[in-house]
Amino acid sequence: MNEKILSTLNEMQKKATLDTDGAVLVLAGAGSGKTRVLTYRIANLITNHDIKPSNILAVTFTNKASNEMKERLLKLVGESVRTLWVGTFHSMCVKMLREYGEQIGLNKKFTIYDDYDQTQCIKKCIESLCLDKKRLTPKMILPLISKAKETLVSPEEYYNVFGGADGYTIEKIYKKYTEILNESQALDFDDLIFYGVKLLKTSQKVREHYQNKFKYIHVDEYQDINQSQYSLISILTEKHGNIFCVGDDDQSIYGWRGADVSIILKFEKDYPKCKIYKLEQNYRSTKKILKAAYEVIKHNPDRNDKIIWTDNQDGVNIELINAIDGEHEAQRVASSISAKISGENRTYSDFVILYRANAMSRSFEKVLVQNRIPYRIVGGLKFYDRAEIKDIIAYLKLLNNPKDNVSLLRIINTPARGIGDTTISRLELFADESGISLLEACLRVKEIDSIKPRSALMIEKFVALINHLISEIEIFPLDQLLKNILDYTNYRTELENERTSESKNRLENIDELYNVASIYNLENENPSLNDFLEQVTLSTSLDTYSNSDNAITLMTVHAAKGLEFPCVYLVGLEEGIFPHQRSATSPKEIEEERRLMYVAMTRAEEELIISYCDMRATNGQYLRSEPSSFLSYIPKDLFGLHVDISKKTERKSITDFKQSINLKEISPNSNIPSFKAGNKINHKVFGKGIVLNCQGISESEVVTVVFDKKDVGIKKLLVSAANLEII
DNA sequence: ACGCAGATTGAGTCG
DNA sequence: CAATCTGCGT
Repeated sequence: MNEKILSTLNEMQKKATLDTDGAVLVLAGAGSGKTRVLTYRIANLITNHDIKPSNILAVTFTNKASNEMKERLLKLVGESVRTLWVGTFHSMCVKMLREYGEQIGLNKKFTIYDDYDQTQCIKKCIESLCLDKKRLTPKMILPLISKAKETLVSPEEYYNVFGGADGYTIEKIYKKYTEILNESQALDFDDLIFYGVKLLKTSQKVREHYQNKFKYIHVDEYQDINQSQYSLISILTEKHGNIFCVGDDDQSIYGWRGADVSIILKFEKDYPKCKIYKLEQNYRSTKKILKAAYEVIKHNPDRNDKIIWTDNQDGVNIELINAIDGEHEAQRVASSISAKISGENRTYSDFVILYRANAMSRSFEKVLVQNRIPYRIVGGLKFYDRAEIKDIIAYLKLLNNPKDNVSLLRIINTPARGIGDTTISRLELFADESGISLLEACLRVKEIDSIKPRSALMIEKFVALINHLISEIEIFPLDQLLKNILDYTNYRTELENERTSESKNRLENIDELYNVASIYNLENENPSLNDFLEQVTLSTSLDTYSNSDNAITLMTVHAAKGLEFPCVYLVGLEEGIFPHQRSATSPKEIEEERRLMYVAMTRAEEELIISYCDMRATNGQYLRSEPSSFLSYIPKDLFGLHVDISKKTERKSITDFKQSINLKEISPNSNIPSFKAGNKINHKVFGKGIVLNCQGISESEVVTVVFDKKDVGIKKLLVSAANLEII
């Protein structure tokens, strides 16, 4: 940390970096170099102020961000940073709980339950409480329990705090759910923070230990913090009061996960002597991109206006692509990318395709494969969510924690070994009555009279298998253990016998998991099964993402936060998609969508291309779609157009806007005689509609039409018979 | 116990 | 459209 580094910073960045004591808040606009400030500040503490790395804590929201910070710090201050705590809230809490969790009655080797495990548990709760499973689904209950945990509300307090028509029922489920997790020695993601706070609140010894240890605390993305995370940080800061937070309220996009923007906004109240620095110079984007993004965000009514500016060039215009449907959109995006690669001397890794929801990746993936354009998808159908991977992981989880009932249920009959539903429910009943885990119940299967000898034998064989594998944990390295699981259970053989492309793919995934395990074994000094599982559940595919491969990146806007790309394709800009339908209920959520839009646009360094369709297939039906209302906030001259689009443009004038752009409609097949895709038509029975596709000529000409009336939907019509009129 | 087929229902974003 | 569920037949 020397003059040379400091000289690369602007005045504000320098001030923030060198401010070492007390509470500091850095309000940093998109692309203003906040991560640099954060890392330099830590480096400065260590090299110039003699602070031990072990006295520093840095919390981020993603593993990716923390890895990046670790790497940067390693370069700046060297090996000593290994003792510095850099991590996500979740990983940090796991660390504390593994160390001192016994103080609040947790087992050291607790299992972490992911979404799937949670869903299984809730189903169980609903069943055992004999509730209406049509009305109460895991999908609706889990967010409620999440919310309770995020706000540190215990099961006993649920009804008192939240009330609600179903409040009492939810409380019962929440209680039962907690019971099941306790029995399985498992914590869900929210529990990690919940119990982390509980630990610090309950044990004075532990609290003081960490308060003394963490003399300097840093929080990245402070705007995304929720109540429980806030409590955690507040407790840790109490003693020294040295807290350094970085954030941007315009980029708060995790409200749905309990993030509370008001926390960043009340920082001054929490720490009256705090200092606030604003970073307003953007180093990332062109003037045009920044201007467009600003015009969108500035219409958020609850926002501290701040000026963001840049010395960068004006740059090129923002491009707009209008497509007929999702497939066409993907084609046009792909050809646009190809054109830029050959014409503008770009490489694949310069591009990212951003979408609102993971499901949208499919159409792009398909077209990119067809055009042999290399790509990588970040997130989406996660590796660890695939059935075969989950199966193998479930075996590992059960071996690690024999009380893990969810994992046991998953694999007790996978592959099929003759243990059916009836046998399983008898086992569960016995386990419940005796207050033991399912595996213990299996062990004592002879005592369960209702289970027939034939089934009992199968269970005994299963128990023997699991026990044998457990005995191997200490003997074999992880990768060998994995191999043994696949061998002893015939899991691999069963797949090999299937000989379908599906099973081939699954085998490949299993090999991939095997590689992950081998690499883990090599890279860790004391590898353990417990630690491996922890890494697997806490990591996402986002973490392994690197833009070193020469490939296009596809991801959600959420996943793109903190990243930047020369060319950004922002796709699916339609009402109901972006902003998302489910956010339409409240203005608050719409504003979060707006911030999301802002985040998306500010990922772009040089070029921003926005696309939308006239029609989109959802839930198996093809429906008309309107351009996103967000588009109307972007000044038309940034598109290089000469039509005035005021921000208050209504639905109708957006259509005018579209026409004014005069986009060249590319029809998928050009040998169309009387109709072409995109034609608006009228049918005397079905009414108005749009032509999707045309095949054949004259007598055999067939058009596929989507009609405006929902109950009519899509029809294939013989032109010569249908008597269609172009309108 | 298991496999199949028809029916049903449901895709928002993350750790 | 797809994954998952239900119910039936073997």
